Amino acid sequence: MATIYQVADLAGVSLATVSRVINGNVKVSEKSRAKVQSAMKELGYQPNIIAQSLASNRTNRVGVLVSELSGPFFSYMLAVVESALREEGKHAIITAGHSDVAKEQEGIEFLLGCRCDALILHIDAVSDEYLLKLKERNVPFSLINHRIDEIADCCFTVDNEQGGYLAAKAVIDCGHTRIAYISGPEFKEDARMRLNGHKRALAEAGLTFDEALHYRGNYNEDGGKEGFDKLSEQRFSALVCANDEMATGAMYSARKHGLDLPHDLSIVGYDDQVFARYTYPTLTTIKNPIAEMGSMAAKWVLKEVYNINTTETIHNTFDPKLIIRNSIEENT
Amino acid sequence: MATIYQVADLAGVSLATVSRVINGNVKVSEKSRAKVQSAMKELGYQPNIIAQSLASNRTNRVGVLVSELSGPFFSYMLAVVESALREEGKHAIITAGHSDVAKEQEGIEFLLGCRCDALILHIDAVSDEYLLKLKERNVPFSLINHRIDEIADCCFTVDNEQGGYLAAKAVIDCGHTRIAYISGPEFKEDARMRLNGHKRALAEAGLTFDEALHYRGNYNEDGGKEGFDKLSEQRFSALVCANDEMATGAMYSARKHGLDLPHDLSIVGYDDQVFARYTYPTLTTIKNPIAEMGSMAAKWVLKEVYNINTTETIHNTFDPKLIIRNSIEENT
DNA sequence: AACATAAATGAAAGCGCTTTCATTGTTTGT
DNA sequence: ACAAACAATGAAAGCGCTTTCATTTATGTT
Repeated sequence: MATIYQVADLAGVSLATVSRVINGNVKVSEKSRAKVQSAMKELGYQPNIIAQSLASNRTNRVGVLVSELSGPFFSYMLAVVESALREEGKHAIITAGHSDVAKEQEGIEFLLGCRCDALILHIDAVSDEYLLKLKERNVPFSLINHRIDEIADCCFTVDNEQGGYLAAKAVIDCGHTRIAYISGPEFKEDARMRLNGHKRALAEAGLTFDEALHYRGNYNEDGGKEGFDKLSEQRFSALVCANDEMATGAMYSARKHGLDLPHDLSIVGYDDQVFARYTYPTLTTIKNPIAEMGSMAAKWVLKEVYNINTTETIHNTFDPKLIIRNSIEENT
Repeated sequence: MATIYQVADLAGVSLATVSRVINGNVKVSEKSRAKVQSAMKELGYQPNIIAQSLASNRTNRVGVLVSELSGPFFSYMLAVVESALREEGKHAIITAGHSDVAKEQEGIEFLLGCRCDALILHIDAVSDEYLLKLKERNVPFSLINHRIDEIADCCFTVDNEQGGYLAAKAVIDCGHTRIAYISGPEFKEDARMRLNGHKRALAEAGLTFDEALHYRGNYNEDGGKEGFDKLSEQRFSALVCANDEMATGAMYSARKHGLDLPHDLSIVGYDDQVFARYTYPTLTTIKNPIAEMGSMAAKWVLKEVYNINTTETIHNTFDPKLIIRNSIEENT
């Protein structure tokens, strides 16, 4: 593997000049540039990015932490982030936080240990104080799905309250009045917000939120199953679930109870996971603009850390969108 | 950030000794070790891995290329690979190949440019010659889902032929004799193998493979829809699809044609994607041991490149497994 | 043509480590 | 008690680059 010395030799210039050509940020005469470039080509020279990193104190690595590497939600975001970074020659180092305080912190320290220039974090468990301290340590990072007021400019969130509102509104608009709700775990911010939005939609329609029609789920399929089983003692014509997994679980139980879907029961999910298009009936749900958020988080890093400007302006809040499929029907 | 010099100073030893303590591969007296360790702790010292990489010519990076970052299949594999690597302090750098020759090669060159010590590749398009040349360039890599005889020891594959066989066998065992097949794109090795296995199962059961009952799909949902539409002119009681997406597409069309699933038509998929548990009826399918393959590919790298031995023995071929759900029924 | 100024270049230090090789200190055998 | 053998250590070179600062070369002005 050729080094910069050999290039300098062959081109008949000093290393400094070669380095300038490589980095292109300082003026070099046309003549020198041409000599260097042809020498580089002749030797098949490729800069050693490790040496570059050491000398420049810049690794061009961006650490990405998500809750889980698997699962459609995060993998899609990863895909977007990675390609945005790669486009600018940055490398994504990824790891998972598993929604656990210790593991998330460990993951962050791991990425820091990798000497990442910046981080892109999708955290569930770590405290705001920890993150604020991280900022104070001068670690640049952007935050997906969580907002901290003190550092709002690097937080990219979706309006979960609005999403919850839209989901409830979808069945309200179909004339449903007895609406059950299966919520997500309360320690998750998004779960709380979705529930708030749900309540707002009910209130707006003059409906009261009935705790008897509320089941606290766990975001998993079995939570949906159990939720429906519990709720089935009550009477309701529509069921809103705080995510798609629970919605499919509820569908499963509903069918077991002999209900004809969607005729006997309208169901709404949340997240628009891939499988929402494959359930029967296909699932009406709320879509998060994951791609946009991931891409924006990456752009923030590119801009703030690497001074790479895009034409696009950075914005921090994203709107969820209702995706209407066949799992809801007019109330008869 | 403390450097090795400061540690050496504080501990009253030379850098060489500190370095030896860090790496632990050379004898250091207990006394020195203790002094160094307490100095490291006092300073909160963390080795600069970039400098380590430069000096040792070892980056502890492993490049991972998969077809797509998104999608359940690959993301699950990524998760397994990443955690196996991280456990040994290696960093996964990931990128996508998008099933395209140029992009796959570009991805590989990108990872090489990152000075990865080794690669883990899940390729679709790149030629065997290219990969063999890569081996000759002394780039250590392991290959998932593709076998090249010359370098079989680093190839980790699942027996797709056997999987195709199992899928067909599942409906044959239910007494079906008129069995349609929607295959994957022929340029994909796994698609060809699955079809071969399908034919073997038919032959074994004394059934002839009827081209009129064969549709060449594209591994996408719409391929399944179109496939069923085309095939519906024929008479058959079971339909085997070369992947789950096409199976759900076919289900959709079948229902449109007024069929009652699974009573009127048994359907089998392939891959056991997450959504297979969510379709209605839930999908009988073939599960690939993705996790095992990913983990084994990572272990191979760990062993061959980093001399980290596991108790586990390396094996290269993995068996698919039939997952029986509700989409197939006895032929009546 | 002579000077002032600006542009281009090179020498050399430094980034934070690993590793070789020579040296010192410590055992062991006789 | 002394040489031989070995274990532990340190000095210093080197990994391949970036970047500062001093120097050289080119350009413009009178």
